[in-house]
Amino acid sequence: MAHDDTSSQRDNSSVTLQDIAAHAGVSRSTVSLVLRESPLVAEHTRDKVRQSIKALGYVYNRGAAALRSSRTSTLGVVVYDIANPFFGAMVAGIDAALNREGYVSFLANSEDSCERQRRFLERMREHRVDGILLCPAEATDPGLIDTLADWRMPCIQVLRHVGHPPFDYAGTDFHLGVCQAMNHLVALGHERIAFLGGHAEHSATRERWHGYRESLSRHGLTYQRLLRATVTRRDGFDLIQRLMSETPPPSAVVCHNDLVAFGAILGLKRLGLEPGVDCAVIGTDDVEEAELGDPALTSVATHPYAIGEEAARLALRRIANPDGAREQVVLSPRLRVRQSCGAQPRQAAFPETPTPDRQQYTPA
Amino acid sequence: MAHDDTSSQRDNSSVTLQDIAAHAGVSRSTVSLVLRESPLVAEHTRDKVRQSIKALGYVYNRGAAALRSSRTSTLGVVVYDIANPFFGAMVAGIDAALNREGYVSFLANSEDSCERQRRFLERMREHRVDGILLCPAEATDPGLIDTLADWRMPCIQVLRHVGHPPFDYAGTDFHLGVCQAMNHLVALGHERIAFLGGHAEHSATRERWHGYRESLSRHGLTYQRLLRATVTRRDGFDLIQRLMSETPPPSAVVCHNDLVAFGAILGLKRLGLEPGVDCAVIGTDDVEEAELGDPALTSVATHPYAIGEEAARLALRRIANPDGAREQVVLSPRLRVRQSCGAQPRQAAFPETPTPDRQQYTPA
DNA sequence: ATTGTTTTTTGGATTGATCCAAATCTAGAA
DNA sequence: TTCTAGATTTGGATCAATCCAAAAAACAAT
Repeated sequence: MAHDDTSSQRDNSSVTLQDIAAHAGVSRSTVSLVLRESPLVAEHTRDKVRQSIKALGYVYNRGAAALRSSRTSTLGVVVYDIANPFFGAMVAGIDAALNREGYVSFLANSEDSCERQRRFLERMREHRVDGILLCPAEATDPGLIDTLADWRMPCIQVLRHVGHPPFDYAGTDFHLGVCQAMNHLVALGHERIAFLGGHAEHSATRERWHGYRESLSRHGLTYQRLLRATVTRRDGFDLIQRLMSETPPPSAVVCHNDLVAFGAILGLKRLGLEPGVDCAVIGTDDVEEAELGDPALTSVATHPYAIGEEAARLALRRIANPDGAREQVVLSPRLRVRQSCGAQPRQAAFPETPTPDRQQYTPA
Repeated sequence: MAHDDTSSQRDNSSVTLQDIAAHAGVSRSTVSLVLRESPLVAEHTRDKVRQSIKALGYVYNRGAAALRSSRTSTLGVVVYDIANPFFGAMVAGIDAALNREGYVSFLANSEDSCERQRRFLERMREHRVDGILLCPAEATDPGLIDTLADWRMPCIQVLRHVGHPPFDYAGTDFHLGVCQAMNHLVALGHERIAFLGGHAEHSATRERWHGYRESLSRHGLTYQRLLRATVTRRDGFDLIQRLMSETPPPSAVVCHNDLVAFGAILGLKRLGLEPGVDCAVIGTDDVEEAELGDPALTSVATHPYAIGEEAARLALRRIANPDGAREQVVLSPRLRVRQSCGAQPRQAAFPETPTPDRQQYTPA
């Protein structure tokens, strides 16, 4: 039996400030001040109170504190696909940043459903969270952001944004990312480059498409194939097969995310073609699995962990200063060249970099 | 400007039960009963109150309610690696099950650090969560479970368990999973089968190892190689190379999880060997990426989404009935045969099953 | 000893709901 | 009409903290 009663408190944990106060021979208010590390309390008193707190096994009741002070030290986080490794990393970043400040977060998975998203946001309001990190579901009504503002609820949009500026936002420069991929392919001599995936419903897609079109015209390329679609592996698999049967077929494709790229690679193999040789493939996100494929996937690293950290920090800033100027934190992505774009020889080697996406990014 | 004042409430959201009561011409208590859908209230009164609630734009204050009722409709969830796709899926399952019951969850990532785990659990106690879903960090002191019991905090262990029965637990039958993999390999004619990865610090590893050893003796195999290690891709990569240089080398390996298996496949390629032909590889978890590899990874599916759902449901049951008999929900895993074990021809095809791990499991 | 500052401490009000025992209002029976 | 059982409704106490203005204590200067 592994535990013994180190602290000698009674059975139930209903020890309150009042009890501590009585035990230490001071008032409720003084104990409260000690708990909040107020400098008003004399050293000597502080010690006495601390001892009583320990002796009685007191547990701070944040609910009660929140009721009076209307600060819950709590945040709501909404993502649209927590099962996607990208969001796993992002949530880890959020968690790390919040943890440092004593905050905790509610997490919900909207599955890109506006209805689920709305329900969760309402629940968060009832829980009086101090703020919300929102990766808006596709087709989110731009008015939602105004509604949150009406609620006086600090809201940081992440990765995608809807509504009109100014709003708080943390994300990555998708436009730049696509340009990096395009530049690389052009430098390798490609002239027929297609873009796979995305709806037009949100900023993250528009930015990518804009980068694609702009790159085409900057390099004077006339071949243009932009295939709209959802962004699953299945889509990549189907789209690439359709595309390769056209005349002429593309010599390279840039994909909305790594999932689409994985699907595209599989599709090429199905056709008996060699990815990176018969058609170059570049993904977006650089999820950990990218380096494991065969061929390893060239991808635009979007640093989810860092985005999570930045978003959380921005939220804390906004909570501390609700009426401050809105901020947009846009990180710069970075192209990670591997085999699937044909630039490197195919050889199975374990990648050198330990955890590439934690530190290597540049705020724009 | 997308929003207009549909509901005509004033600027600030400090509408309380008192205000509703005044507006509807009833008492605070009655309004409270209406909000909680009590059958005590007359139909006619209920309608009147509902109208006032809508008219004034009232927002329920769960914090205040929790203070009096000591029910927060809130759960704490601790995982040790949220960036792992397995946990992404599991969290999605938890979220879905809780959402149906109006619960929300705090999520924290212990990163397998007992210190972080402890801090989070204490914070959850301060927030008065109704219960906790805990995937214990490695080397968690078994006394922790007793401590939580002292706190009278319902705690469901997930995936791993520490301490002595009885305790609440939701997970998968790792022992059976390894046996399935071993049986399959033996049926294919393998006689030299190694096991890669795992520490002895927790149940999930012990169960796997037990399955490995038991299978060996049941099939009368004398070759035995069980390599302890952490469970990253890097480990799989290193271990397989060490193993293949022995005389004789194994003809097949079963891996602690899919990450180790991915590493092993990469390691074999590095040696110029063909996974599935020169050495069969089987993973555990069947993460979505398993089917994408080349060769596609044969893996023991452990149904993370389903485990998450079951764990959450068990938690809700325990909260409703704190002194009921402890339960252990153990799902049966299922071997998904692909190319890496050499049983199927290598051919790139998009897998048929849409989302294999949501429904196909059997409670043991 | 008196006064004026500065440092600590304090009790009462407040936050917004729920709980509970008692009050009030039905409708049917005597 | 009166009584009573059952259905509704209610006000005061309570949950456990924070806020705030004012009191008390400590200290320095006159």
